[in-house]
Amino acid sequence: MSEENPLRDQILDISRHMLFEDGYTSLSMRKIAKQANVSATSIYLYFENKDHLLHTLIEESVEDLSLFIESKALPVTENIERFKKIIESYVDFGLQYPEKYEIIYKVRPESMARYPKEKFRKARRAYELLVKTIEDSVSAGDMEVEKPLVAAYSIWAQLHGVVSVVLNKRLDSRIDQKQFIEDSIEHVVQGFLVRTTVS
Amino acid sequence: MSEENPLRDQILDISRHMLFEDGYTSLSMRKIAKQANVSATSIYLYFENKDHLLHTLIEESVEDLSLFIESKALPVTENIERFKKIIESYVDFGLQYPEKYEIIYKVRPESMARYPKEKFRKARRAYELLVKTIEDSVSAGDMEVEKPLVAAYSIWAQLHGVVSVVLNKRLDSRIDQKQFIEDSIEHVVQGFLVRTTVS
Amino acid sequence: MSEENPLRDQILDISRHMLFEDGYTSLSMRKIAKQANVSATSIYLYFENKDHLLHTLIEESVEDLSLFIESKALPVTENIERFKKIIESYVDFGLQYPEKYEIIYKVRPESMARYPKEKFRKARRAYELLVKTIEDSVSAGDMEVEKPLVAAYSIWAQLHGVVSVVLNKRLDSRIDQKQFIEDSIEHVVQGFLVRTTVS
Amino acid sequence: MSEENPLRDQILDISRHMLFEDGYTSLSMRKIAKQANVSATSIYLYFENKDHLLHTLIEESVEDLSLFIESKALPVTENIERFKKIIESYVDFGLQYPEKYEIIYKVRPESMARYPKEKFRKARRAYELLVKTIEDSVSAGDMEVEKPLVAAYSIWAQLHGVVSVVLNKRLDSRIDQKQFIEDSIEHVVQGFLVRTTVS
DNA sequence: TATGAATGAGCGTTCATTCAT
DNA sequence: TATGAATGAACGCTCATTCAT
Repeated sequence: MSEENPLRDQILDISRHMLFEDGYTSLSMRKIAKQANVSATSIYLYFENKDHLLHTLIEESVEDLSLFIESKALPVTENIERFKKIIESYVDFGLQYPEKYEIIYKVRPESMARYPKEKFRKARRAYELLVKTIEDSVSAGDMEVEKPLVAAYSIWAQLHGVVSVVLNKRLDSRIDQKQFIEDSIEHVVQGFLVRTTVS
Repeated sequence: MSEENPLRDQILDISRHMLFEDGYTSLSMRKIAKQANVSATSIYLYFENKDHLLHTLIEESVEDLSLFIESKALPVTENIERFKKIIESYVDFGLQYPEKYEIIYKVRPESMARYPKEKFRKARRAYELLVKTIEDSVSAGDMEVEKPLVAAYSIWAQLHGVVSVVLNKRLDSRIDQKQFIEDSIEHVVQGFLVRTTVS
Repeated sequence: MSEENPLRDQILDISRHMLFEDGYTSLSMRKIAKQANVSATSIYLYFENKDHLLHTLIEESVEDLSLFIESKALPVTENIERFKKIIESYVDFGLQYPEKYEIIYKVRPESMARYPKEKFRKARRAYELLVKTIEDSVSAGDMEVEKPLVAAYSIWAQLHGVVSVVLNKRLDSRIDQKQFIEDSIEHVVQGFLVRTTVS
Repeated sequence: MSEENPLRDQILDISRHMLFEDGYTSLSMRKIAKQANVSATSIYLYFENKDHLLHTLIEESVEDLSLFIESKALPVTENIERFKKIIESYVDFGLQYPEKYEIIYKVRPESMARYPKEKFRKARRAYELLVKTIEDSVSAGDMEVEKPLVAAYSIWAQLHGVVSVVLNKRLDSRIDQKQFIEDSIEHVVQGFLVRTTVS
């Protein structure tokens, strides 16, 4: 996967940054090449075409997201704590690596229609971890959730909404960002621990 | 506002659809024209330029979303019920009018920089209703929320995440869409009613 | 020639002004129409097409130039004085009616290739007056010029160069415009009166 | 400056010719490309945009005019002779290289507004030589001119008028071109040598 | 491994003009 | 006398990509 080539990596870095800064529309092979101080042709030595470049970017971001969450959550063995850690680290990743985070969701659908479906499977590693953690919690009697699959996806979606709002700077100017994030996480988590807490 | 011109409306419809299907990047005046079976020049008889066309689309969608939510939620007078209705109708709008819903969020960075700021105010009408409803609920002792502003925004964000996942067809194939939506709404709502329920 | 129609005249005025201010390239039927507060189509009621409009403009300017010079020079009966008057009034016309003056020379060659040759004849009326005046002066022994035709044309050309420099604002900033004009006229005239003066 | 590229040179040649034949308005990147039998895109490999192409053309013409006059006039050391030589070579350049000559004056208002001011300085080299020559002549007592600056500019303007008439083929058909030029030069020169001649 | 030269397709936009009313 | 609707052609320019070296 990592072919250990400096120019290749530089192209990916530049592309990722340009994508984040100026959006998909302004991303062009020429501009990437210019910023990398190489000819546009050179990019084709490492990436078959623009689509492949983008797909590599997505793949890489998805992998990093999974690794990040795993590195934070796997060490935690207690069920509820791991559950919280996954949620927390998902948001953290989005805020710490906005360029990578955005790629996962932003590029669509102009080029994603051509993104090989099987790659999506891999993207689910972190999600599967969340599912498993919920299931474990339920098995251990730490949580009451009827459909872990659905719950996990719902959490995923809600977190994505929260992170997106922040990254897109759509937050109401009267709202403190840090508080918004904390409250939102709290809210998402609370929605699941409720009955447990009550009992 | 509605100048009652069939071609103008057709252009808006086609644009909205193309935007939804292929994304902002592949939206072109020429393609719109071709699909409307008119010359590209004709579009300029109804819209000053591409930006104006897009802004018209956004404005229209934003207005429709507000109207939709208001028409569903305003008739409901009980606080908590109205609160639920707003949430429910927001999601409903997204699912019933996906093309309009997506425009509100999708067009952004490229052309939105030029979208007149004052128009954004109008976009907040539904959001302000949510804030007010939460405040009313708190005043009436129906809900315990410290920061209604933050809460409303957080709900907004989470709902957007949920709707997005569905519209982008990113839902796990093992998950039933209807259930996902119901559970998600339930979850978002529940996160707020918790303490009330408990008491 | 003058069909006495106010809109027709307004179109000519606007065109003349736009031509002068922004050059031929920016002259468009649309813009003329917009400034006249009529539809673009309306222009075609008075002018067959853009070329005809331009040709009308040229014709009119040429006519005005002739009339202007004649009105100034014909009353003067003394040969040399009339000679000077023609020269002087040519320059005066250029400075007083720059918009009309420029049209005569500026529009070329993009649309002039299609300007009917016979119209050029009429343009020569003032020039023919100059030729005749020189010939009269020579006959009367007031001037010594071998080829009045050539002389007249040469004067014409030189004066045009002088007027052009001023109208195009190409004058060296260190040079006073009024002095430049006076000296230039003096110079052109002097070149012909020389031998007379000497004798 | 001369990067020795055949296509680049061909583009310049074609542009220069088209500019001369059809005027600035009808000069288009596409037409140039078509005539050079290359794609329009190719032009952009050698010129950043249309303005740059035009500016290159102007620069080149201005430089050539200066070089031409200098090469003819500098070898001549006697003041009056050099004075005549400058005038003569200016006209000669216009007649020998009409395409280059016209560019200097024709391109103007549309694109010249964006022509870098400092480049104009260089354009004055030949004019400054004329000024200096007049000054030298006056110092040496060979000529009586009160304002060399004004005189030089006036000569410049008159010569331009003469050359323009010829190049624009506006010459009266009854007039022999060669004689027109000779007489005009004679006339311009004579206007200045007058008092000298008389004394 | 890298490039320079070249291209066809497409973009948003403006234009002069036509036609039915 | 006047217009609104419509168009085909053209414009400057950018793009992803190819090919020979």
